[in-house]
Amino acid sequence: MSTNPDHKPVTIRDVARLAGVSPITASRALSKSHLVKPATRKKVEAAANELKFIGNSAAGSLSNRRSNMVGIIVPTLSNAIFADTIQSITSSLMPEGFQALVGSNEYCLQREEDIIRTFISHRADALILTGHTHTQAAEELIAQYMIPTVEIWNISDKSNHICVGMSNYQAAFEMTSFLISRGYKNIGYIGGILENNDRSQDRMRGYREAIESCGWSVDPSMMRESAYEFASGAAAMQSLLTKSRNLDCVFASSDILAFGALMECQRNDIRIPHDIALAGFDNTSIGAIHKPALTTISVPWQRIGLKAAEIALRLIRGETGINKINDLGFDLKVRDTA
Amino acid sequence: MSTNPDHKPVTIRDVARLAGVSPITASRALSKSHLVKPATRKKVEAAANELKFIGNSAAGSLSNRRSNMVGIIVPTLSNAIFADTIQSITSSLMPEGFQALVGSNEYCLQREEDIIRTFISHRADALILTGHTHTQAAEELIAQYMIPTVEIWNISDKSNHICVGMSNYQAAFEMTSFLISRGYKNIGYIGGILENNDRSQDRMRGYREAIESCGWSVDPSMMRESAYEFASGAAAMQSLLTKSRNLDCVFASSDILAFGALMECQRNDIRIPHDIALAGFDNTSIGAIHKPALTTISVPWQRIGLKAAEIALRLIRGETGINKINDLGFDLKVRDTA
DNA sequence: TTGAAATATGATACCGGTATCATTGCAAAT
DNA sequence: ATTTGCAATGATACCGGTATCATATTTCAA
Repeated sequence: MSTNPDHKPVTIRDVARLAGVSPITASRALSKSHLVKPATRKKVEAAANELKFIGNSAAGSLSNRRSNMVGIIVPTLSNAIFADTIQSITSSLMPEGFQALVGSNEYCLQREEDIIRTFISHRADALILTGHTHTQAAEELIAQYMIPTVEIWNISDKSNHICVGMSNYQAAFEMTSFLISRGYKNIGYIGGILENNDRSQDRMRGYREAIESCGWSVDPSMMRESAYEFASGAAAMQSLLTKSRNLDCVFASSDILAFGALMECQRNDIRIPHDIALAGFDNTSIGAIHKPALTTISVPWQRIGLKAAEIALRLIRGETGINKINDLGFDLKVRDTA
Repeated sequence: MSTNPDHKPVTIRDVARLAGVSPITASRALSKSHLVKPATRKKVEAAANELKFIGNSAAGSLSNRRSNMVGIIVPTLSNAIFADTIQSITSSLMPEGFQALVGSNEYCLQREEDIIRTFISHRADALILTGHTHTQAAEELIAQYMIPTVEIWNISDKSNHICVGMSNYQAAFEMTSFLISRGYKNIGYIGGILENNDRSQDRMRGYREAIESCGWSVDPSMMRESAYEFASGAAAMQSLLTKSRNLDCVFASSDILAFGALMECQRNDIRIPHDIALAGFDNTSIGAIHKPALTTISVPWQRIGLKAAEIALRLIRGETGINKINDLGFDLKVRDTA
């Protein structure tokens, strides 16, 4: 802990000197080892080991114009699904020698732009962003600095970038259709905040269009917009219960909201699914283990992360012929609550 | 998306040329603006703006030997409390111009060491690690490269580093004592994996010593070690239920495990707290909203993140006189389940 | 008006790697 | 023996900022 002001960190030149070779040879021995004689490589490795040399990647990236970093932006980390995706992205990146830069924009596009600016200042080799909605300035920066960019979570042919995910619209449509097919007539909807959130918007659109495709009309009083928290889901449910007498089913656009709604029902001695059926979205582990188990949409978060990381690396390597839209699908998990 | 091979990113020299000043003046105008005339600063800012200049922080950190990055390692992101802490650390860091490097070691010390090595290669200005347990090599690297390091989550006077957290031992002790004071006689324990995990170890120690301080003896058959998942908590509960006839209370060392245990009880029509009382640890939002609400230990995760970030920044700035142990305390939340 | 101090700007070098091109050494080919 | 060609290594320069020290300009006191 004592700050030694004239401490000099070990450099490649120190390693080279100890190994009795030139700095470039040392550099090559440690990175592009096929260019040096095995004996030389061993000498250099021994020297590096001896000195506990750890290369300065700032110097490296300045020289070879590759930072070996990938920037990832999610709306929030306080949400298992985003955290899981980051986990799967980072663990795909690490064995390839890439470091993840993680940022969360708290559902704010301006903050996303700021984070992108930071990532560019670190010369991230690629970006992985959530969704299609970004500020104009952010898009311009990405274009100007030519950062390969992958969008995760939702798919759309309107996006400028390669995207990896599933159709939130289609999933919500199918879930709603399924609920209708089960005979529910008055299906409420608790959705996430719509502003700047294409996922929420698409899920709501799926709900609406499924209703309409039956020839029914969508009743706005059956719909609630809610922050992404248990408590907000509970509040939305309470509101639905008081305003809609004949409610027989609720589709919540995420398991968190569904769970909040479920708690609210328990509090009011409303039996699920007997009195009111319930469906969620995301397939979180709570929903799966809870009794009654939550009917929901299972989304391959982990595979999305893997695929996004894979594509980011391929873009960095300059590969071409990568599909613009990568639909990884979803699963309708019919369980107890509907 | 079209790769323009001879694209040159904007450099400070471009900005300087456009502003009609030297590169160093431009550099100063953008970072240490008090050293240039306001008029010059405006000219440079206009030029930088015009060109959408974003400085290359690799070059910057190579020169001034500061990366403006802080490395953070948590066991996993698939856990709300760690994700929340990272969130609070990163949002404290960002306004100060620092970028967080996030890594998760999946409860593996060797992987932690690898991540530390990566962080050092990026010349992180400080590290924030979880807990006190690290490999010998990791400690040596931290010492050799003199990286200011903060440990979060647990406090101990045995650690080499500054730590910010609360006493997991004391919290578990108090919870167990509380359960005893409520008249429970056969208190089971479901703890996390102990290996290389000082938090789990300390919590278990708290449980044991509270039992012993009543003159009772600890019954190993009442204790389970469990992975950090709902399902494992449920399995541990099932095992306790079959092996211990007279079980009247269970203390789970995390809310996730408690929740799994609770689900298992519901499955077996065991009423909580009537038949068996239950307590958790962590105060997650599920436990708070669930009915019955979970009795648990509330830990100030967010304040821990804030404080850790604050201390990391002070260490980077070379401040001294920072407390080695920063105990942020905990709260025993008595709710429905015990 | 002069000169000293303070302020503002500039020239140069350097951070620590590696790209690039040059050189050396050596085996195989002529 | 000489040339050719490739493998291995090295010298130099450069990536894009900024530290450092030097120089120019302004300010203000005497």
